[in-house]
Amino acid sequence: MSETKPRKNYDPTVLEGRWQERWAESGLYETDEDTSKPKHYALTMLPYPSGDLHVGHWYAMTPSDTRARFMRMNGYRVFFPIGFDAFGLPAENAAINRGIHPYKWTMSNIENMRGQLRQMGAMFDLSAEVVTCTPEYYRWNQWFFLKFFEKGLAYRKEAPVDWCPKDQTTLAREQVVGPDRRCERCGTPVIKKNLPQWLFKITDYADELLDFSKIEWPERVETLQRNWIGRSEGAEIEFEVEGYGPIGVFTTRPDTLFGATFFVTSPEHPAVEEITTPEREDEVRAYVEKAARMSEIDRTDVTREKTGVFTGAYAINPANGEKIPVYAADYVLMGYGTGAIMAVPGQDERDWEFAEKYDLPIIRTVQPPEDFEGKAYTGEGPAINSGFLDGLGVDEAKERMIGHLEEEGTGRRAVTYRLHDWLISRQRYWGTPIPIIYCPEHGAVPVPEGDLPVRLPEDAEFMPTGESPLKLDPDFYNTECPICGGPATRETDTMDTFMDSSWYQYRYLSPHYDEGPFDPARGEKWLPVDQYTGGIEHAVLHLLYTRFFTKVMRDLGLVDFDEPMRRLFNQGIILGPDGNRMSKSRGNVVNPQEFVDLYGSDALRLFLMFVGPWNEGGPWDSQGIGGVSRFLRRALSLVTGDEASSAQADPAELPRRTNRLVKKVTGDLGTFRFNTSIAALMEHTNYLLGVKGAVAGEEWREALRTFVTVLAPLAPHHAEEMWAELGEVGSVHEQAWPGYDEALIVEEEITLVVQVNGKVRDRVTVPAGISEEDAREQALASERVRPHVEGKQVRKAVYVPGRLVNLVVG
RNA sequence: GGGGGCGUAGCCCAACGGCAGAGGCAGAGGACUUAAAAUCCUCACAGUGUGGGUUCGAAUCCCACCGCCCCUACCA
Repeated sequence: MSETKPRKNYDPTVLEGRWQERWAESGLYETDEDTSKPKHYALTMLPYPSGDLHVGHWYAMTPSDTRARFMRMNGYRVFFPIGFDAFGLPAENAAINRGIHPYKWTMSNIENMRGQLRQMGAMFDLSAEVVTCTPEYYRWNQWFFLKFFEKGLAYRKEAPVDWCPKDQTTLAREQVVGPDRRCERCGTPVIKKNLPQWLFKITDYADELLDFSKIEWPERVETLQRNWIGRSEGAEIEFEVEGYGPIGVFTTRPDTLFGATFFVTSPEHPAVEEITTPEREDEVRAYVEKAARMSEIDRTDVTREKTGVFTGAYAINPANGEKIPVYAADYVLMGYGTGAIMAVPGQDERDWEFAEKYDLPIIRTVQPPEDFEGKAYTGEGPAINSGFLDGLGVDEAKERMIGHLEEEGTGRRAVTYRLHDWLISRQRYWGTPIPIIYCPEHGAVPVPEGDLPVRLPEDAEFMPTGESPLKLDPDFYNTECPICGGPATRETDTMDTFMDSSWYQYRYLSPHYDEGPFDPARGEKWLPVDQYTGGIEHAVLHLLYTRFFTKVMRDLGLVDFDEPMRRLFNQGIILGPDGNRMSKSRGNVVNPQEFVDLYGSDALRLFLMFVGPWNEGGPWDSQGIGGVSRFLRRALSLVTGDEASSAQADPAELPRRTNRLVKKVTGDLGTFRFNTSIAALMEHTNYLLGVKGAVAGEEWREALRTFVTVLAPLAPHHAEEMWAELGEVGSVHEQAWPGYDEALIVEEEITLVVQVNGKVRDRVTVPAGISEEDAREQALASERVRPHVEGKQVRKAVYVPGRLVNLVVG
């Protein structure tokens, strides 16, 4: 008859390929639209089509798939789509380096990855696929842009970009290399240049984005977003600068105004040039130029000694009328607050440091405690040297000062955010064209909705020539003004790719819908996303932008909820065998294909889930995958032969162990603890092999059915194979998740641990329902316990039901 | 500088405040084999980074320190 022991010709890739084919034929993973079931929208972050699925993709996607399968078996209709985040710089670089067109490069990568995704055997609904670089998709990026524009949420402003003066092009952050900031391509030192760019007013939603009450996201992500938004309350105060006019500063410490002994502007501050006195001009100009050349990293290196330059100008402290010198210094950033500060060395460490270096006066305005030994004092204390504030605590002094400033008209209460508006312009080819037309008459005119999409010309010359690629394409560039019909030109910037990923979860619902970004009827059925999974690295950009987008969509009447994803889980990172992050330069990159070919995709996915808790990541172990592969073969051997194994186990335990398994796996999959559910399945398999042949007929079959059912979300191909081997009809993936009977899990007899003063002295077997009194009696009766208690008084006996008795003696 | 995470067997990891071990890898012995691989069976191995504290009882809670990792950083 059939072979016992694992089949000699076990070939997981054949087995898996067969089921993948059948699943595709039967449409097993077409989305269940049965609205009598509760919905579950499961989403894993969409990959960039770099060419191949790497281990990181497997690590992100397969546990997410397991969880989606688990929900499906639990009676939910599940929508689990996948797509490609297909615009972006790598395609353009590949084009430049290898002369392949970005479209071709991207599409052939996608084709390749589609095959690999099929091989993964996940339950993705491939009919819902979205590719963001298709006009069908990016048309709606443009549509959103127009809506944002209408609402006043899109605006144009000069903003600095990294610019290579030789190539005459803007550079992305990663294209600026080395400590002296050179162009990656030609080695020319990069400069900052102001260009008009498009921005989205995400800051309008800053306060709402600080509200996380409607989502269950990891605390960590909330904290990161909160810090990123960086709301600070304080005041904006005007300082009159002699011969110039008022310059505003933002401060969180208006109470310390009397201690402002100098004034500092950022080197980029527009006032610097005007206020600088002729005799200081050379020095100031040199300083400003040097600051402009310095990288962000150097600028913000805290350990660096502070530098600055006196402009020759003076400002008037509005609190006391004192004349204070105005410096330009690069520790003040143009991008925060007003780009200028009042320096209060007595209460600010940075200002203290600067004051010491440039020998500027220091006045304490908060009385430090007597034992205070530091320099600047930032703590609580009564105000001193502060006129009408003297004696007040910090909070009250702040209030009083704000009131005073408002009365005088020299300042007001203000809130500042670290969060900036979202700069969406990119001076690149491979992205969504921004749908704006510049008319000499009418200025920036939005492309009429009916004219969308503004197509990205496919034959554009994208090689670096020193001009924005789209500018060189006359068919694209030259157009007519939608208002007057006169000659006009198109915007040649394209959009940030974060735009694509801000709303892709909506497009999945109806990827070919052409009357809106998504079909509202589909949205009604599926939105919002119930469970999102992805890496923590997207905590602040992508995950903030998509929240912003959803809020704007709500205000546009497109959706009726406030948050895009109810729950979020952040998986960790799968590391190389050496325990380091995988990277080409380290040479520790693992190619999943190699292991899929050898062990199959079930083994690979099981291994990745078995490594450790999903949120922690862990090192790759090429031998570890052999272990899970063995497990799969052993599991398979349960149904493919009838010889008993030589291991021995107690058949009477079968119902208890089966129920216990179901409970364990149910709980673990519900909470993303894949590693422990796999361990439980392994343990159970070992047990089943130990009783194989000793349990008869229907009881055995039933036990196997249950086992295979709970194995299914984790190892879908092997479970399906086993299901078929058992002679069951249909797919195991359509089975209902089994329940369990708590009563059957309870053991009849338990091992009661007997401790004396917390040390284990004996273990006795007792009936499970033993009373506290009996348990104590049993404990005292123990031969091994007696010597430790004899002659002493038992002061206390702690009883933990079903576990132990601890006798406290002394 | 700030925030977070993690330190348990040779390795990856389990353990509602209650017997430190569920599972796997590697290791040893045995079975099968002409032999090897594969497979099967069996076995051994740590007292939980260090030092305090709370508790009848601490890997688990609290404090400090050490080590590793991640994020963030002159935000006024």
